[in-house]
Amino acid sequence: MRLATWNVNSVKARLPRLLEWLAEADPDIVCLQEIKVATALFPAAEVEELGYEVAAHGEGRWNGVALLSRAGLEDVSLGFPGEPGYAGDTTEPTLIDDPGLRRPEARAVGGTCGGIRVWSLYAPNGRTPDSPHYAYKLDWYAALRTALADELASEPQLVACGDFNVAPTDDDVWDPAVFVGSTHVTPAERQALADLRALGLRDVVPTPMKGPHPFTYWDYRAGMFAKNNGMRIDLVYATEAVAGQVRAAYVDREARKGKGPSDHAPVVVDLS
DNA sequence: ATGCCTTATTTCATAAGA
Repeated sequence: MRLATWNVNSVKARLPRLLEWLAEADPDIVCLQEIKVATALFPAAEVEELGYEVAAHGEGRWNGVALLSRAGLEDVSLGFPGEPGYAGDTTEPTLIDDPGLRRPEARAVGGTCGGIRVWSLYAPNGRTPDSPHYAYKLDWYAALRTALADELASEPQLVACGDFNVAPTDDDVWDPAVFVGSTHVTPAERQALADLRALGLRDVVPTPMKGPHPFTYWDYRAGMFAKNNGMRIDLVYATEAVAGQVRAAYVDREARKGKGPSDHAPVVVDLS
């Protein structure tokens, strides 16, 4: 069983590379993030042709997640219970007080694939530590923790995959000094990840394939990929029952090369 | 201090990404 997670940065712009990659890597379960299309416009037919069932949860210009499976796809959840929304209006400098009025975003899709509960997640960016978006990010993590805790009570085999938008340790960024005062490395964000792990989830750290750090994201600008100035923010958090079956895990850096790549590379996990 | 590059959109300019 091969499981993968990949922030494709627009499924429309990446479709040729996605289809090529699916055929080559041959994963059974795929979590996609930043599909950047409305649910109805997800290229389901092209993906289904490769043998996958599809659960897409999109909203248009931003965000959006999807779950592809050749191992069954049941009990699909678009979003999770208690998931907070965002004010989303740049003219609104603070979060709208009434959570019921906040705009929901497409950041989570869950499904049961061959007995494994799988989540494809795209955490809010946070922008800057003093931004309302950062508060939203922490709220979203708190709600995710509660929702996963509920599922874990009855789901021993669960894996939460995706773009977590947090580098778990200083080893997960190319130069910690560059990130002082930035999001993705703050103690509160790292604590949010630690709180997820405390539910009984293990960080399945992939093999880098090049260099000592298993980075999964490199900015498009300034030759960051060529310099291997990256971050590890795409994670696979698995229960012991799943993590114990991991035979291999790696970052597919090849998918970050060539013409028209995403700025993220897929993380691939092989389970026995 | 800022852009570097790429995306989609109320597009030839902007917002967002991390």
